[in-house]
Amino acid sequence: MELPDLKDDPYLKVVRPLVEAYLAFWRADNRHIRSLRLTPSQFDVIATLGDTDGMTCSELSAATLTTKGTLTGVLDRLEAKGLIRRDEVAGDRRCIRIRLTDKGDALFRKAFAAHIAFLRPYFEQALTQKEADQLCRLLVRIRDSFEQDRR
Amino acid sequence: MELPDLKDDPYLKVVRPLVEAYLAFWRADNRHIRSLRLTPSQFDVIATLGDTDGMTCSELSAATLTTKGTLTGVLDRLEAKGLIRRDEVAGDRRCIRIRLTDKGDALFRKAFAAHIAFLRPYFEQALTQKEADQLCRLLVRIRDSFEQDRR
DNA sequence: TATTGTTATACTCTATAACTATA
DNA sequence: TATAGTTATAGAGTATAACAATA
Repeated sequence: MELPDLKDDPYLKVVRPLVEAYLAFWRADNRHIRSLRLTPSQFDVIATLGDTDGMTCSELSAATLTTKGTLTGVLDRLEAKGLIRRDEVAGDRRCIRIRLTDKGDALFRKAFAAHIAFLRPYFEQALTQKEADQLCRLLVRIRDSFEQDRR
Repeated sequence: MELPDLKDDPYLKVVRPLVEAYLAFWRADNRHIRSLRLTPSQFDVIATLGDTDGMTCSELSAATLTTKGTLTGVLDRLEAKGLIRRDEVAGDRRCIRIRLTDKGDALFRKAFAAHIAFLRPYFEQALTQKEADQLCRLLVRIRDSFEQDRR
């Protein structure tokens, strides 16, 4: 017996296009991340810290959705590469503040600019500006529908 | 100097909603997968093998986008759980055919049904049927724009 | 020679729980 | 007692390259 196909469902037929569009995007993006000699987790930290004054481990852990224990290892590797540093926090000696080093900031900026130049043509070719607006609106609704449930 | 924000770009403002919508979906889906005592990679194999007559390692490797070496380990764990089996292929003794066992097939069916029941409300709440159609159409264009480039 | 799948190697991520040093 | 971050542990995924068996 064959199972019913998701694509025959008036709502769930969205699932496959959503997954495939994201994965197609992600694979391209991932090649770009790897070319910077970073893993996705490491890139996530760099991107999260970019244009901030730094964060504590707890904040970074919440922002990147990784546990503190996992984060320590990721930060160790980024520190070994000279991309982040751990500073003391005045007033609470339990905390540390994670910041991008100059080298880390340079990488962030270079990566961001390259990112834009790299991604733009794919979206430009796929959509009109009006369609891009439409797509944003619908995706945000999907996101909110799932997020709403996380409390 | 602050970098320009992606959300100010008429096309790239799609990136964040796409990522966030997918991740919100994925986190919910992942909780479901973990509740089946499977990892995402293992679930990917089960879902790929579902409703087929089995595949060789090469085929499965291509379909799941993992290298042969990685796949061997994933298959070892699924075999240890009794969810897949490795059969000989008549005519070419280099190949093996990976199939779901009865237990694996039962899990696939149970997971698929639960999947639908679990996901439906989120999409139903977020979109009208017409919007779902629209969204599919636009997502497929994004996908194709990235895929087209992979050759 | 080329292909199929496995093995060996080395690294990274992952969560959990125990631990330390502070507060 | 509670919090911040690290360490210890154990498992899983990942790619690469070398390998044995077969074609």
